[in-house]
Amino acid sequence: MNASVSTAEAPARGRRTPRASGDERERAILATAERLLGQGSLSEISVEDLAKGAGISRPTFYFYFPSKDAVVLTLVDRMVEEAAVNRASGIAKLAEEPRAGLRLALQASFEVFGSRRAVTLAAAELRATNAEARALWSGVMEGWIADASAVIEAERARGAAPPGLPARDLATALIQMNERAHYATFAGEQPALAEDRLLDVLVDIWMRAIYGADAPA
Amino acid sequence: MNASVSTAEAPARGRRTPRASGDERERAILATAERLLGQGSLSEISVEDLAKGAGISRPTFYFYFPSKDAVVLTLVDRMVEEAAVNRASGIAKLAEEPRAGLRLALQASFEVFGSRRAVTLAAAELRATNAEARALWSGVMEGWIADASAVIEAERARGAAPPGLPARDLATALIQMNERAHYATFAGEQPALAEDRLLDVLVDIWMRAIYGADAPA
DNA sequence: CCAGCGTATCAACACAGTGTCGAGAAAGCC
DNA sequence: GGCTTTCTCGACACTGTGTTGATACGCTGG
Repeated sequence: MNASVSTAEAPARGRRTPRASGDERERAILATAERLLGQGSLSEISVEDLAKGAGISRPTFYFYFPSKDAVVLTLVDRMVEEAAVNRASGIAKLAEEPRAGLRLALQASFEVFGSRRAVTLAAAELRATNAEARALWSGVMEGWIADASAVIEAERARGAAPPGLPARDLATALIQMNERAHYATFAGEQPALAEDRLLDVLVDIWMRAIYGADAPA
Repeated sequence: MNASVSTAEAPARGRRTPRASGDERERAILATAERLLGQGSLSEISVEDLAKGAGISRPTFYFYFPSKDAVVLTLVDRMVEEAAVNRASGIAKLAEEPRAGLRLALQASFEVFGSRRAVTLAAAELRATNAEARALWSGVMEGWIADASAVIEAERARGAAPPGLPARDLATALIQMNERAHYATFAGEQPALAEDRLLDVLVDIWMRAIYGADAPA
C-alpha cells in the first residue's frame, strides 16, 4: 500500500518536546488553523491570527510550531494518513468487479479530501511555495500511481485488459487527472465537474483507458 | 476558437500611460522577470530584484507596474495569446485524421508552454494567491474545453465516435489531465511523465476515451 | 529661450508580517 | 523551599510591500 511519507520518520512536526499539558494548546492551534482555513485562503491567515485564535501571543505560537506552514503540514499529514487507510478495500474488489471496485477505490480519496476541503485546498496552496509540502504530496501521488500501475498490470496479466501504454505511464496520467479534477471541483473552479458527477466521469475514463482496445484509425 | 481572455478588454495591465520612451524600461522589467523566473520561483523574487535588474529603484518600478503580480500576469497574457494562435491547425485536421490531428492540437500547447517554462510555472504559482491569475487561467481552460467538447460532439454526430459521457464532462476531465500532466513534467515533479513520452500518453488516453466503446463488465 | 506641463525618478516613510531573544511566571519534583 | 523544566510574552531586528512628496528631465508653444 501507499507507504512511508507520513509522520513515521519525522515524528514531531509540531511542538519541540511532545509532553505534558501544552498539548491542549497545540490542539487549539490546529483547530484554529482548520477553522480559519474554512473562511479564507492560507495566504490570508497570519501567525498572529492563529495565535489569537488559540488564545496565546505570537511568540508563544512559535513555542509550539516553527511556522505557519508546519501547522498546515501537520493537518495535511493526518488527512493523508486517513486517506491511505480507506483505500485498500476498493482495490481488493477490483479483480471481480472492475468498475465497482475502481469506483470504490476512487471514492475513498474523494470522501476524505472532500470532507476536509479547507485542508485540501491549503495543501495545494502550500505546495506552490513550500518544498516539504511538495515532497509530502509527491509521496502521496507516488503511492497512488504505484497502486494503479500494479492493478493495470494485474488486469493485463489475467487477460482482462488488453495491452497498451506502459502501465506506469498510463497510471501517472490518470492519477494526475484525478488530482486535478478533484481540486477543481473542491475549489469551486469554473470550469469544473459538478461534485455529484465527478466520480462517474473519472471512473468511465479510467475504464476506457484501461480496458478499451486501442482505438481506430 | 478560444476567445476573449486576453489583453483585449483590459488593455493596459502595464504602465499607467502607454506612451513615450519609458517603454524601454517596461520591457526591461518584463525581461528581468522572465530571466529571474528562470533561476528561481516567483515567491523568491522581490520587487527590489526586478527593479535592480531593470536598472531602476523600487519606487520607480511602481511607476510602470502596480505590483510584481501584474508583471507576471502580463507575461502570462502574452504567452496565452501565443498559444491560442497555434492551436487551430490541429483541430481542423481532426476530422480526416483523428489521432494525428489530436496530437497536433495538443502539441501546440505543449510547445508554447514548454518553451517558456519559467513563465508557465510562475503562472501556476501565482494562481494560488492571485484572483486575477485564476480568472485568466479559467478562461484559458474554458476555451480548451469548449473546443474539445465541440470536437467530441462532431465526431459523435458523424458516427466516428460512439456515445458516452456528456461531451463537456469528458472534455473537462481530459483537459484537466493535460494541464496537470504538462505542469508536472515541466516542473520536473517526481512522479511525472518523461517529456518525450507526454504527448504519446495523453493522445492515447484521449483516443480511448473518445473513440473507445464503453468497457466490458 | 524660457515658462510650463506631462514624464520619469527616487529618498524617506508607514505598514504588515516573520522570526528571535531574554526575562520572567508556573508547575513539577526531590 | 530550592532547582529544573515548561511555558509565556514584551521588545526587537529584519524583510518586503506600497505610498508620498520633492525634484529633475525633456519637450512644445508662445
